[in-house]
Amino acid sequence: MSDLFEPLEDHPAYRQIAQLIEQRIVDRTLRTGDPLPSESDLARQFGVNRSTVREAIRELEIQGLLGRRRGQKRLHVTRPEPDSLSFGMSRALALHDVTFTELWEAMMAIEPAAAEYAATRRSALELQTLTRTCARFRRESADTEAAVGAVVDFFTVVSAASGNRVLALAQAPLNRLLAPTLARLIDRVPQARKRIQEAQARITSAIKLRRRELARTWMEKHIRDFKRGYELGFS
Amino acid sequence: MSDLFEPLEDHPAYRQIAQLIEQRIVDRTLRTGDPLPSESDLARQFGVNRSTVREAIRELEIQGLLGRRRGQKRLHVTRPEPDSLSFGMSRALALHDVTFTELWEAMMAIEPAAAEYAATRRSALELQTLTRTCARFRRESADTEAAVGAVVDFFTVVSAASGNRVLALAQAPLNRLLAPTLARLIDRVPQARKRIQEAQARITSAIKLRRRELARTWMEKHIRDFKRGYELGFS
DNA sequence: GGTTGATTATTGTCGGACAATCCGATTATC
DNA sequence: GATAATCGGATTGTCCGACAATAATCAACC
Repeated sequence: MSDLFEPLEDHPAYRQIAQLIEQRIVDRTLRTGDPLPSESDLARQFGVNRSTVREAIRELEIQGLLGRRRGQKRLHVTRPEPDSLSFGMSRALALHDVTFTELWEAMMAIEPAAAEYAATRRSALELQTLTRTCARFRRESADTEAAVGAVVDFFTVVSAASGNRVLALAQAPLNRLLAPTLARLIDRVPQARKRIQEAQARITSAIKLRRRELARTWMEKHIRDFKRGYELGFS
Repeated sequence: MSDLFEPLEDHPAYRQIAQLIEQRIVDRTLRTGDPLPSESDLARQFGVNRSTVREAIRELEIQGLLGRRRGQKRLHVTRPEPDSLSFGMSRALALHDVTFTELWEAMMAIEPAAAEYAATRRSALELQTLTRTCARFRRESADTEAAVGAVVDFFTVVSAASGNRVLALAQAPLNRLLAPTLARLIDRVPQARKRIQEAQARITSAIKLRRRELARTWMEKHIRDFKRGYELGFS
């Protein structure tokens, strides 16, 4: 049977303060770019000590809601960028020991969709970046580390070009998880480089020509190749 | 022209300390469940003040790497759960003003995949939970808020049953974003309740019978319905 | 006008303090 | 002997006050 009472939660002051500030950010009273009042000022307003305020803003800073520009002292309201979030996400997944299969299935769900939307919505600039990234892999594929970086960047550029920030955010952590496995895969499977190169070329071409289905199909093949390579290289 | 030098980054002590502790967690020197030394002890070890340690700990606590069990004082090493992460993710997306289209496209990529894997891997217990959630929607669909909750839970259970933590993590933030729109949708579109109910029944049945393709297909229809409802209700 | 210098504000860090409360051991009770 | 009450130490949450380093501001100067 379930308990009759829940243990009561305690809300330390620093957490309450963090929530109050967060609320002002979410409801746009504090808008992106606005400077936050100084710590002393906040301490005065909330009627608490500066140390307490400090712990609160540390939370929001970590969550990416507050940040400071390079070499600047005061904090400003910022919008959390996918980069900072994906860091935590991929670390969490790594700590949970996700399997390659799980990663692969997620890629199989997300990357082809991203490619499809990229084909319909990519800008000229994004196409250019994509072409460059593609060329970079061709050029640097001899160096394993650089090659892995180029592959990861390729996926990132495609998801950015998809014009869908939800997909982009979901895609971002996959890269970090893929990198270590991909590095070993490229080294162990001789034909990997050539196959990646061809797939990237096909996908880029499809996105250039705005051929949605083609972009999706080739991305699917590309991802499927990873699984084949994994089975070949790690068994 | 680009600058000759980059501004050098400063690393406050509290950030360095956070990274050092994080490192010990990631490399498993500190393992999940281990208690963290007391704040005073850490301050002694690092040779800094307790306030500084405190700010560092606050970071890791927010990131879900440290946590305390109910009513307990000391911190323990924990693995960040999708719940805590999805909170920040959905908030970030909300602050970026993602459109319904973006959300819908992401759902369309992720949910059918989750349904498919759920059909192959669901446990008996998960099936039971799914059936219950399905029944709950039928029972409480009159109350809009409860209905939305049930729909969200349905998606959550499916993604949990998929046995894929990467997909589950990617799926989690979608729920929070969906909720407000879904609430208005259910109220405005009369046939919405009935259609959701049927779709949930079909999906549940397919997952029960382990019919992968059927589960995917019905989930696709289910999600597509949301878009139709949205176009019907908000134009 | 742009550079330089002085002044002020703000942050990062420190030390110490105290109440509340959790933890563990000891003692009292049945 | 097992359970309950008690008590002291440890730990956290919060406060206060302080100071060096540096960013922001403003005044003087060429």
